[in-house]
Amino acid sequence: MIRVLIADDQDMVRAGFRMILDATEGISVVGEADNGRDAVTKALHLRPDVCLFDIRMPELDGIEATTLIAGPEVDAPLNVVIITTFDLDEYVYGALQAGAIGFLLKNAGPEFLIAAIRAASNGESLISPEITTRLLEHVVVPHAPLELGENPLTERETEVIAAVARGLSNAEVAEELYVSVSTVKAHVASSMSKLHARNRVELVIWAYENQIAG
Amino acid sequence: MIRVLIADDQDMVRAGFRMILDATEGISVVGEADNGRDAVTKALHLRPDVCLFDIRMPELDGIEATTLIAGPEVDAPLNVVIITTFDLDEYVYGALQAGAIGFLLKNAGPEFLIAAIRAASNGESLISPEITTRLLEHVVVPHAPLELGENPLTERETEVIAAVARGLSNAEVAEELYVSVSTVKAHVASSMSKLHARNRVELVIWAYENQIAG
DNA sequence: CGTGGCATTGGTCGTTTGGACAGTGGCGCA
DNA sequence: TGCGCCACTGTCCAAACGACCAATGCCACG
Repeated sequence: MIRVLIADDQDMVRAGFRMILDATEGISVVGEADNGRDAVTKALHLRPDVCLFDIRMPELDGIEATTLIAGPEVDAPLNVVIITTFDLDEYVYGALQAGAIGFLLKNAGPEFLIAAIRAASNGESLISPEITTRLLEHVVVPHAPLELGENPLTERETEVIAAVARGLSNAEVAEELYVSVSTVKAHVASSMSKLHARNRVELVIWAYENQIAG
Repeated sequence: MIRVLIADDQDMVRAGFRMILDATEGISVVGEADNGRDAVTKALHLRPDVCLFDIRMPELDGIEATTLIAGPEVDAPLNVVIITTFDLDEYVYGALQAGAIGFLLKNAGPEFLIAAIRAASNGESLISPEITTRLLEHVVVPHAPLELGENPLTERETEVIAAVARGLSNAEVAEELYVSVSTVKAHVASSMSKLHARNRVELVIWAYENQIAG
């Protein structure tokens, strides 16, 4: 049985969610909150399998509340699904950075709500398709970069340097691009040579000043 | 009515998908292919609203086929949903780069299949939760922990980080500020701790984004 | 006067980096 | 067909980095 905590400042909305979830096999609502502070308190006390938080709430908004119970500083993070009416990029990015595992728009049907909660209880992420589309644009490598002041690097080198400029270690870059650490080192070394950079920080500076990063 | 093309080298699997989809209101299967080359031909000819491709296929695999009808070079890309048994990172990343809009594992229930096809027909992305979780780690984690705004560093630390952000090594910073290398390392370490930076590159990023450098 | 924050210095130790060299395979171009 | 560029992989090794621990002196604040 998946135990869910609902937090939303509107009584009707909470009632609707509870209705849907309690009617679903394998899911039960174990608590409700109508503001962020109460949501955090109840979450820490009840330790539900999944927290369903609205973004717009008094006291603390859903994202701040999420940070407190699922953020990077937290020891035993809870699974939080954020649900909101508004499809704003800041919300999405903020929620994910705060540690949310799911992100739903309220206009997604109840099947999505249920699927997202089931996924979240397994530590998996279901995100509304409208939003996923935009997120993917950030994932997939932006090809055809801009040529300000002529970029002497090859396409692959540019990709590697962009990753380096995000603060990743060689090992992390290797993992992200599915190549060996040796390859990453080769690209980094070749880039340093071409750009007359003495260390990776100078590469990052170059990346920032040539819009590869920043 | 959403028109779907199915491509999978196993007859039974194709039949199963057709069964599910044809039984669904608003969706009809307009074609089938049992290899990648045929899939591409039929896709270009039929121009379905959504293409449902397996990855493992003879002639051309699903990812190569996707590149040909939805890749970055293509004029009027089609919506492709990739479906596979194997949850491999290379597949996911490759498929998305190839231009796929959705990515499903075959063990996701039929509701997911239908939802993914509906989403794809609107140009939106539904991705299996197992996969989304890992994708998010690649996308969102990077500079989540960096504290933005308000400079929590002491005056001296700020000086050191500014020098670091100019590409100087610890030894060079030490020379420039007339202190020992140990001191520089101490300041750097303390700054990293305060800003939750994992290495000096993340310090440089922070410096750039907070006008200490740039 | 004690406490705490800051700047400074020292050393050890394991990890990461960067340099040098060597080799594979693919692709385009002469 | 051969040459060169690119992507990729590897090894060896030295230098740099970053974590951890320990210590001193200064100064402000209660």
